[in-house]
Amino acid sequence: MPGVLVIEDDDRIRLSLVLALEDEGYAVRGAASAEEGLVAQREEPADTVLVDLMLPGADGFECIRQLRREDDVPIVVVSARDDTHDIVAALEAGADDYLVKPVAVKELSARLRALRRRGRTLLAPVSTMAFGDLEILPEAGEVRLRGEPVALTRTEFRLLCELAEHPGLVLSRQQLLQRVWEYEIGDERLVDVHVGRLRQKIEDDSRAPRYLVTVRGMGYKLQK
Amino acid sequence: MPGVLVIEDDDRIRLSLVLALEDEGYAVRGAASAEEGLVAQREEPADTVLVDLMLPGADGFECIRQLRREDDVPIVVVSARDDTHDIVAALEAGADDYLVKPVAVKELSARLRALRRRGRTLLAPVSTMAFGDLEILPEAGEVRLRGEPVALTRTEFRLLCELAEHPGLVLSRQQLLQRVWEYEIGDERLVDVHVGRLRQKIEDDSRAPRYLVTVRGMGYKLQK
DNA sequence: CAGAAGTATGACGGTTTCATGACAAGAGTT
DNA sequence: AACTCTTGTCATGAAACCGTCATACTTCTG
Repeated sequence: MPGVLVIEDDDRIRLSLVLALEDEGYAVRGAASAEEGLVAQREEPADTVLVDLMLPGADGFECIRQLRREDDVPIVVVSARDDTHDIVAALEAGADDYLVKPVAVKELSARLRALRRRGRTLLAPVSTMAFGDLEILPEAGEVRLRGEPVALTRTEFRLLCELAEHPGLVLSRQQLLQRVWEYEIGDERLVDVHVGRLRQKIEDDSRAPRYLVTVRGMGYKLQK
Repeated sequence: MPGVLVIEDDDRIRLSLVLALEDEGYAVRGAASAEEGLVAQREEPADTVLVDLMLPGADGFECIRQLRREDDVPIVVVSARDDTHDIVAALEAGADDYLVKPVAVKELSARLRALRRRGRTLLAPVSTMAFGDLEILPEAGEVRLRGEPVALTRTEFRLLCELAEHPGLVLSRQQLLQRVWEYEIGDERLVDVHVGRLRQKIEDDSRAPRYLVTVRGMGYKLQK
């Protein structure tokens, strides 16, 4: 879950930011001062930091520089001052974005997403889905069992991905035929055969499947 | 020199933006429409693009989406409308920042620098890419295997770079044809042939490739 | 408990997908 | 102009894969 740290001294504003961002699905922590914020970030790094510019003690600029020195985390400034001079100074200090209060939560959230996206496209090229000891890397066309690569055929791979995209959900043979084979109609036994082959490769004991489970009369599902 | 592309239909505004940014030390080109901008970016990619939202013909959002589809270049929107709804829509479409006209040139410049910096810190290790004993130096146009230079043809080199830019990711023959050959359509076997030739040069045993791996039914990938 | 329905699995032939060597056309050099 | 290097096309053979079927096994139902 995306983690955000909010550094803001005004209790009311901080609380409202925290609540609003939680509503948007972020895991949020708050800090009431620059020092507190820096410590929090050191101990449990958030992947985005929101900073107010006017903080008691060490001012916001110093806080940004310090964060930047320790970490490469994206920093968004939220400030009441909408003065070009401040904006430039904050960005030069290392901030990635600057918003003027009052901020629209929707905009803030969209800007956080934009920042996160930019980071991700360059940083994390491969997404992973994990089911216990079973890892699935869709873009890499790779599957690993206890870290060891497993050689799957195209159909097996697609079947596994389809199931993995709906963890714990039962998919009927019909659904699988349509999504994996793009058949409108077809022999449902075909699915059985491929499930069987897949089990030989990813299950220790294909008689007692741990991941790829049969739900009699309904279909198959993939579980953790 | 950092290159910026300004897509803006109003001649006066475009010109003033171009001049102002040139003053700040950027190499700037202008485009008066979305279409012109897309073509310009295709032919000679700038490393940041500025887009006006209100363009004649294809609107700005569509332009952003198209840019994003073709390229990973940072996009900054400059618009007269300061409406949360527009801002969110632009960011969702793929923009990285959004500024409301009239823009302070100093702020614009600072934001461009911030964006560029974020790009670079994450993109930096591109200058030399390593896959085990295989080193790729894109700028130098050089490839080394265990320190020894390997002579590659232009096509082989481009193919290798394209794969190397997405380490571990499977690229389909279609994708490779488009990116390396700039063919929209073409015989996919062509890719096989060049992969084969590349393997002869960079693999010890081209029958059991260590780096340039075939993912049957999907494409090829380069792995560590 | 017997039959039915549903599921697992091994075997086999046809098809698809790949790797590779041969070759001719084009580009660039000497 | 002869030469070399590169590139795209084609043909061939080998390997991998897929779908079908028959059979065996399990679970449910009356």
